[in-house]
Amino acid sequence: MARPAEFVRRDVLEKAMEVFWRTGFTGTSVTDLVKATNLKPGSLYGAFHSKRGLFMEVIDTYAQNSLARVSSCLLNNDSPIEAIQAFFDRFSDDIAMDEIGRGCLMVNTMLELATEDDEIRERITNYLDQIEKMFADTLARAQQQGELTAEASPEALAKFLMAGMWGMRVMSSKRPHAESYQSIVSNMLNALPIVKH
Amino acid sequence: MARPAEFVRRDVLEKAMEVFWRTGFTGTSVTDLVKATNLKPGSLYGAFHSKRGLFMEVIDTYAQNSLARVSSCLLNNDSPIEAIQAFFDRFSDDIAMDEIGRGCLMVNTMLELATEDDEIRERITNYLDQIEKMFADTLARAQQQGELTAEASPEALAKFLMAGMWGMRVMSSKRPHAESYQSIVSNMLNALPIVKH
DNA sequence: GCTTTTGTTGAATAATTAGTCTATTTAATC
DNA sequence: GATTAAATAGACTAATTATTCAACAAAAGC
Repeated sequence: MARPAEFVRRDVLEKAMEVFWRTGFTGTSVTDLVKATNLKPGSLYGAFHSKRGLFMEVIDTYAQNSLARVSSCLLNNDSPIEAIQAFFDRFSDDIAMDEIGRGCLMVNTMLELATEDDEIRERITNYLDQIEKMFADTLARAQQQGELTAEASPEALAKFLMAGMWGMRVMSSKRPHAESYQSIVSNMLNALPIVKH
Repeated sequence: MARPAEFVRRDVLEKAMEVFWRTGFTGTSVTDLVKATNLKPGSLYGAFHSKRGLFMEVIDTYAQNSLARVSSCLLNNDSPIEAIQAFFDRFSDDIAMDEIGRGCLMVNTMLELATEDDEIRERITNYLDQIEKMFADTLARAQQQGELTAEASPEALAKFLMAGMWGMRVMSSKRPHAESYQSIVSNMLNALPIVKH
C-alpha cells in the first residue's frame, strides 16, 4: 500500500540519544540531529512529529534500558545485599569508563528542564521512582532474609542509595580519578545496617 | 571625566543569576537577560562583553557566596563534627525551602556544559574542590580532636559528603517531600566513623 | 501497469538568536 | 560653559532556530 521507511527507528533513536546525552535538549539543534541520524528534516518530523517528540521517545528508550539493567542486576542474586553490592560495583565501573563524563541522561534532563517543564519532570520522576522502588524491594527482601536489621527502613535506605547514585553521576562530570568512585561506594554501603553472619 | 553607570553591578548580577539558575545558560536568551536586568543590549555588552562573560561573572559571584556560607558554617563551632552536622541541617532546610527545585547553579552548569566546555568545567571543578577541601580539613580537625577514628580518611569522607550533597541537589529537582532530606542526611552522617564520648 | 499511500528530499520560512551600531545623554574636567 | 569620555537607547544585522512544503520516489493492492 505504501512505501516502507528506509531507516530503522531503533538506530535513529540511538544516534539521537548520543547527541542529546552529550549536549542536552536545548543545546541540540535539529541540524545536529539531522547530521547524526542522516534523516532529512521531513523524515524526522514525519516519524517523530517534533524535536520534543523525538526527545521524549529517546528518554523513554533510555529509561527502559536502565530499568532492565537495574532489575537484572538486583534480581540476579540469592543474597539481596550481595546484589546491591554487585550493582554498585558495576555502576562505578560503568561511570569510570565514560571518559567525557556525560553522566545520566535522566539526571541531566531533570536538572536542565524540570523547573520549567512539568510533563518532563513528572515523566522522569516516575522513572526514577521505579528504580527507587526496585531498591526498596531488594532491601525489604534483605530484611526478610535477616541480612538487614529489623529496625531499618527499606524506603529510607533506598532514597539514600538513589541520592548516592545521583551524586556519583554529578561527580563523573568533574572527571575524577577512577578510584574515587569505589571509595564512595564503600562508604555508602557501609551506611547500610547489615547483619553480619 | 565620563558618565557614570546608572546600574549597580551587583544588582544586575543578582537578576541575571536568577534567570540563569532557573533556565540554564543555553536556555537563557539575551532578551531574557535584557528583561530581567532592565539593561539595554548595548549596556549589557558594554559592561560584560558577552552573554558568556556575564555568565562567568554570575558563576564566580555564586561560587564566592557559597564558599563564604560553607566556611562560616564549618568554622563556627568548636566541635568539627557538630559543625558538619549543623551545616547539613541548614543545607537540607535550605533546599526544602526552594519549592521550584532549581538545585545548585554549579551542579546545573556542570551537567549542562562540562562535556563540551573545558574552561567552564575546570572553573567549576576548582570551586567544588575548594568546598571539598573545607570538608576534608574539618574532618581532619575532627580526627585530631579524637571525634573521628584514627583509621578514617578525611579526604575520602569529604568526597563522600560532597557526593551526598550533589545527590540531594538532584533529588530536589524531583520536588520530594521536605522530610526526605533529613533522613538522607542522617544516613549520610551515620556513615562517618565517629568516636562517641 | 495504474492508483494509492506513504517516505524522501532539500529548499524555503518565519521566528529567534547573539551581538553591533549610531544617535543621544550625562557628568566630570578644564 | 566648552570639551571629553563614557553610558544609554533601541533599531538593526547576520546567523541560526524549529518547522513546513512541494516535488519526487517507491512499494503494495487492484
